[in-house]
Amino acid sequence: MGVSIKDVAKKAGVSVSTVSRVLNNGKYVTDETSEKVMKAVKLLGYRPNIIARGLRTKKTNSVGLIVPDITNEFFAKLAKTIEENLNNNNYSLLLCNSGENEDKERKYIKTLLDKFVDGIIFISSGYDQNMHLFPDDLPIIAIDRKPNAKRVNFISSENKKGGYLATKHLIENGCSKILMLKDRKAVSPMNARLEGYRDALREYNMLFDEDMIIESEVELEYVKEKILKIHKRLEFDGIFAGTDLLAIGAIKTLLKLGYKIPKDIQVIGFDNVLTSQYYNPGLTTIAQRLSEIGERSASLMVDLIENGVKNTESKSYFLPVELIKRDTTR
Amino acid sequence: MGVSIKDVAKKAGVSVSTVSRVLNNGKYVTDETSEKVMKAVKLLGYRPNIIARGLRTKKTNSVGLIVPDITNEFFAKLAKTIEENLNNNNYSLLLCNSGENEDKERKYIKTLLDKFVDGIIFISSGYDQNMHLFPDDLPIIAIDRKPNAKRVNFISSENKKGGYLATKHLIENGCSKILMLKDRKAVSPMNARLEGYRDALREYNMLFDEDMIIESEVELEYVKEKILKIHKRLEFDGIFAGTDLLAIGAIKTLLKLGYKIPKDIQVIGFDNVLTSQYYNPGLTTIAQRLSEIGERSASLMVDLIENGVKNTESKSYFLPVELIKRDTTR
DNA sequence: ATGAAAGCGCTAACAC
DNA sequence: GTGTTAGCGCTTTCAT
Repeated sequence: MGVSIKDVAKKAGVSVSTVSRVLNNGKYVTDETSEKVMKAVKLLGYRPNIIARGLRTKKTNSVGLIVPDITNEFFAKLAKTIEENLNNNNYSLLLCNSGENEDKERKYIKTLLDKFVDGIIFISSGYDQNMHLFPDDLPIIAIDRKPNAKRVNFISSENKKGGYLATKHLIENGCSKILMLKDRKAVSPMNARLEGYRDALREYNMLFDEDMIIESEVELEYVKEKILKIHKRLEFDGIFAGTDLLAIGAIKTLLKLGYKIPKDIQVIGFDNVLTSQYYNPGLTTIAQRLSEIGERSASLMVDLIENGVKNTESKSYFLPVELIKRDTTR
Repeated sequence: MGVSIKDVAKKAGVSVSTVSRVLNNGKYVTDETSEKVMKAVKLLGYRPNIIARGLRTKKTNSVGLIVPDITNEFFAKLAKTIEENLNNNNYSLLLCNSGENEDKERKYIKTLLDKFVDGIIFISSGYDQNMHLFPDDLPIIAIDRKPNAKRVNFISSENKKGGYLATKHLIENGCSKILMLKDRKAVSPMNARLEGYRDALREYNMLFDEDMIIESEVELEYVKEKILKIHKRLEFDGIFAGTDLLAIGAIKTLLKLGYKIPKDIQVIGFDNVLTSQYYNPGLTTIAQRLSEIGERSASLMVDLIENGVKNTESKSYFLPVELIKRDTTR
């Protein structure tokens, strides 16, 4: 291979341990020898072998990120900031796309452990089955979807408040029959949003009607079908969609049916994806502070790795959400 | 740490080298001893230490992926299929987000080399400055943006043909003054699309007019401004946008100006991003076979790693594109 | 077919 | 302050 620490030692006329010292902390070394060493390093173009170092130190300077679907704009943005921030702290990111599949998820966790990552940032596919795979002494951070099973650090948005704000917005704009459109997944953020919806109804003394909660796949066709059915059976003048894509699917269908938006029906989404901005009409929505979630996750991870993990005192953070008013509400 | 090969050897009553043999190829070992070893492995829950193995073998079973922006749906889809396919072949993916930044790109390449990845899949930020950093004996695959500087394996779509198909489609639908809207980047796929545009004009004996080539940032606001200016100065009845987002920005503005689409002006995009499907009206566009590009890249990479690299005979693949007709063309 | 032993490149006691 | 040395856990000659 290339040049090793031995070569540097020889060139500098010192021992390997001295070289190692210089490179790692620089403590207990004269400035003089230190200089000699650095000169040799530069001269030979020496770069430490990270693998060998890892074998000794049990540290790889890499962290694993497990996402359900990197194609989902939400997770992509998260991945991006996490990667950036980790990288600034000299950590690499191993990306794992679980595809919302528990078996794959399990396999990935094992692979990451085999690779001796220094920590794992975990966006669960929604179930807790795999939580027990994480060793107690490995830094773990869960994002977005809270696992129940085990105590882990958890970072997310104020989803409940988001649902509340969205619903309140509709109510204050005159809606009295509000549909809540949710996806099929039994996953914590969506449930929190639903709770927020109920909270708002309660606050305004409107009664909660189970029938107004509509479940659908996120696919355009599914939403379309759902709305087609619903609009015959139910009367409504507002929709709170748990996801922008759900909202847009609904709007697309509603427009075709001849409804005016926001005149006849007002719609609000969740997530503020790019499409919600580009869409026609622009979608009113609840935005999460994704880059903050990402930053916070990365810095917490670095902290856990470098300043010790105390799984006994795991933390939860809930970052603020914000209503973005566009053209689908009055 | 955990259980090592020594423990297994002891448990099975054989030497470590025998255990190693059993685990790696199984050659030169009796079925009997092999069985003993496997039993011990299972009993102890032994998992080989990949780091230690890597130190010896110089193989890490990981490949680096450098993308300009994982937030871009195009790259995200690519990353997803690449990751999936690599994973099926027992390789992990190190994700690097270069942010279209050459310095970061360089830093990432160095980091990946330091980490001894077995190969690098590279979506360049458009410049060739960093190509020389790749060692000659490391498997390299460039995707989407072709580097000139050096001979590397290259996988992409038939961008030129895409531009041709798009323009031809407009022409055959009656357009006679076609704007080409492109981004600011001096990057190969966009230029190929432009070439295709010229080819189509030539074929139909329409003259190419430099003024009809409009450059803009991809941001909604920029596009809007551009279109606002253009529409006073120029007459046009068709737009070929080099990117869906560019197309949608244009449409949004045109609609506000009172034009009917596709009646007054027809528009076609490129990439078939999700938004183009959700958008209102649905955007006619040219689709690339992203998953095929991803698959091909991954399998080529595995092939290069496992069956030897011959950088002397690097390959180029250009995958087919397809016109998807929606509502912005007649 | 199996074992002993060297060594991948590094860090960290431990001596001095 | 600096050098010597023993490993980290594995693969791979080289004997036998």
